[in-house]
Amino acid sequence: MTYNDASYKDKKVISIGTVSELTGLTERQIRYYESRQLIFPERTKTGLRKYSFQDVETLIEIANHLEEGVWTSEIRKELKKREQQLNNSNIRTNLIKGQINAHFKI
Amino acid sequence: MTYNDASYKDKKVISIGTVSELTGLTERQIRYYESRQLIFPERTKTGLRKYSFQDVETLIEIANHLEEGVWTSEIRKELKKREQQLNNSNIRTNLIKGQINAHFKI
DNA sequence: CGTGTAAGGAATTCTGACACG
DNA sequence: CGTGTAAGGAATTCTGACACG
Repeated sequence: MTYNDASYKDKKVISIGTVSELTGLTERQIRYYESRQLIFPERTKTGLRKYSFQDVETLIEIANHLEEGVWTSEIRKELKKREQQLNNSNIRTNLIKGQINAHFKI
Repeated sequence: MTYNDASYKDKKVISIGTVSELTGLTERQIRYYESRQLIFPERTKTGLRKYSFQDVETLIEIANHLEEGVWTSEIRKELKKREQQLNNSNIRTNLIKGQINAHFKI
């Protein structure tokens, strides 16, 4: 195993047209959510935006929240909170993985 | 968990320029290996090629083989063999996963 | 066999703005 | 606030071919 699968999820390689298809959102909407600091695509040297699968999932959640009438400012707060929880959870997950690997050595 | 991570690996969403960066191969080379039946990108309605992370990994292996002087026809045979083995291995892996899940129910 | 390149065209993406509300 | 659109330009990608060997 060269990579762990998580590296695929976070690698920014998808262009906006494909993200639009994957999420059902328009490019206009996707760019707007970036201006509202909800997602953070990378840029190629020439300025083209690149997104990750994680961004795609976040965008789908954003769309769901907006349909419920939640403001982007509120969504931003929740996404930040979630990211914090994720960090904590990963610490524990890695601990568990380490124990499992130590015992099984698959 | 909405998706399992494998779905990211096989989803064809990366355009050829990005694949070129990821692999260090020229677009010419990447298209040529397709003509030799070593990789199978999808196409958008308008004809643009889309690759998966799995394709990227395969391309890197192709490049390594070619450096060793192996012909594309030989590489094709090996890739087919490998795919067959992968199928068998997945059957067993899923069996094991099922057993683990049945006992731990994380 | 595997790869480079110039050629012309088609499809994608970018930004800033006007619009509605 | 969130989204649509027309506008003009820049960057990407495509195919078929000539070239070397």
